[in-house]
Amino acid sequence: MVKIQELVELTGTSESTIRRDLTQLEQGKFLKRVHGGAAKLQGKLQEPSMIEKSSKNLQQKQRIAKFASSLIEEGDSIYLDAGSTTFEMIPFLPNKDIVVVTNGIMHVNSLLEKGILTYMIGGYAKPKTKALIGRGALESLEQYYFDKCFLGVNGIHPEFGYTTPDQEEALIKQKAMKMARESFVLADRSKFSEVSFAKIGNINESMIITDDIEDETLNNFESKTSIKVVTS
Amino acid sequence: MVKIQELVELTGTSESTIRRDLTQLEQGKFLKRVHGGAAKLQGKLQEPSMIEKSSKNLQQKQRIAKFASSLIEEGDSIYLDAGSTTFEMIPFLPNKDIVVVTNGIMHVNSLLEKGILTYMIGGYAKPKTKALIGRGALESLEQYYFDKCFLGVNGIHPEFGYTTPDQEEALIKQKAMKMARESFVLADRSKFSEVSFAKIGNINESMIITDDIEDETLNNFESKTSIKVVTS
DNA sequence: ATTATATTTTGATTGAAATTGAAAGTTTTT
DNA sequence: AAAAACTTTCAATTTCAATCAAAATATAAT
Repeated sequence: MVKIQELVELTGTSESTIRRDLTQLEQGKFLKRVHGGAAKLQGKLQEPSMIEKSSKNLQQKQRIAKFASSLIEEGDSIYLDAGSTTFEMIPFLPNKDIVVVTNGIMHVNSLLEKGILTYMIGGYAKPKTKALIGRGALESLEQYYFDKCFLGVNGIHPEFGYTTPDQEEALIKQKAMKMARESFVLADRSKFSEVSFAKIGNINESMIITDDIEDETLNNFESKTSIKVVTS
Repeated sequence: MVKIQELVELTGTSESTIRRDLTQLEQGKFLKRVHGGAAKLQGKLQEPSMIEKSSKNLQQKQRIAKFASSLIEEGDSIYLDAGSTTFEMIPFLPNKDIVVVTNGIMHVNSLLEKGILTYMIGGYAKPKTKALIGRGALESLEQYYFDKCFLGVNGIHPEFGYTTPDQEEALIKQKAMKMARESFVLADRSKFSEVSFAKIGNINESMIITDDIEDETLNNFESKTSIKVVTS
C-alpha cells in the first residue's frame, strides 16, 4: 500500500492530482482506495473479501437487513444469498415457521444457532466470499422453490441491471431469482450506478432495499423498479 | 488469543486504536473480546455436542486422524464425512494437490483456512451433528467420485457391520462409500462390537482405522476386513 | 500559421468526516 | 484495596470530497 503523501513527494505534484488519479485508477479496478492512500487488489477482479465487507457500513447494513427480514411471513421458504448484508438479516429473522436455503458458509452456523430450519446448496467453496458456487450449486438450487429471495450485489445500474464481479456467483444469484416468486436486492448507496463484471439480471427483476439514497438517483430507478428506502 | 498490550507494542499505535479495531472486528464476528485482549471465535461456533465429543478421547482421535491423513496421496479426491474424528484430520492433511468434498459444516472453514480445494454437498443442515443430509445431499453426492472416503460411525460389529443412529446420515455415508474406490472408517475402541440403529454397510466394505483395541476383538474382525491399529 | 475560443487538467482552499491519542471515570480482576 | 483493563468523552490531527480559478492543452476560425 502507498500513502498519498508519499506519492506527493515522489511525483512532486499536488495532493489533489494524486487523489484524482487514484480514484480514476480505482474505477478502472487497478487498485483500491483506503483511508490515507491506496492498496493493491487481491485478484484480477476487485472483490472485497468477507472480512473487509463485514466491518464496513455495519449500521446501514443492519438497518437494511432488519427491514428485509420484516418482509418474511409465516410459512415462507426463503433463499438467503451469501454476503455480509444478508448475513445481518439472520438476527432479525422471525421465529416463525420458515425454511431458509443458503449458499453462504458463514450463514449456516448462525441460522442453526437461531433454531431455523436450514438447507444448504452444494458446490465449490469459494474461499474469498465463503460462498458455494459452480455446477453443484446450480443443480442443487433447482431442487427448491422460494417464496422470497434475498440477494446482495455489487452494482446496480438503471440500464445494465444488477452485476457482481464473479461470473459463477452471478449464475447462482440469477438462478435463485428464477426459482423465487419475489426477489429483493439489498444494497447500500455505494452500489448504485455501479457496474461490475458479470450480469445477474435486469433492474426490473427485483425490488431494491436500500437505506439512504440521493433523490436524483432515486428518480432514475423509480420508474424502472420498486425501491424501498429504509429510514429509521 | 492476543493481549492488547502485545498489539500496542507490535503495531506502535495507541491502546485506544487497538481497542476500537478489536470491537469492530468483534462486530463483524471475527473474534471475541475477552478481558485483556481478544480470542478466536471458533469456540463459540462449535456447538456443545460437538465440543463434548471433541474433548472426549481427543488424543486418540488425533492419533487416528493423523494416520488416516497419511494415506492421502498427491492428486487424490477425498470425501470427508462430518464428525469429530474426521474433523481432526484437517490439520494433518497434506498440502498437496488434493480435492476434498465434505458434508461437515464445521469442516469447511477449517479446510478453506488450510487452503484446500473444497466442495460441499448440499442438503438439510442437521443442527445436532452439523452435517448435511437428506435428499439434496444424496443427489449432490452423485456428482462426485472419490479416491478415498473417510467416515465416522457409531457402531462396528463383525456381523451387523457399520451402524449409526440416524437413518438419513446412514444413507449419506452409504452413498459416499459407493462413490469411493477405497473407504476408511475411523473409530476409537468404544465403537467396537456396538450396534446402532441404521446400517451403513457390511464390515468388509471398508478398512478400519483405530488406535487401541483388545486382542480378542481384533481377532473377531481381522478375518473379515483389514484393520490398521495405530500405535504411537 | 496565428489568433481566439473551448475543453481539460491542475493546484489551492475550504469545511466536513474520519482517525487518533489522551484523559477522566467506571468496572473487573487479583 | 490496589492494579489492571475497560468505556466514554473530547480535542487535535489527518484525510476527504467539493469547489473554483489558473494553467495547460486541444479545437476552431481567420
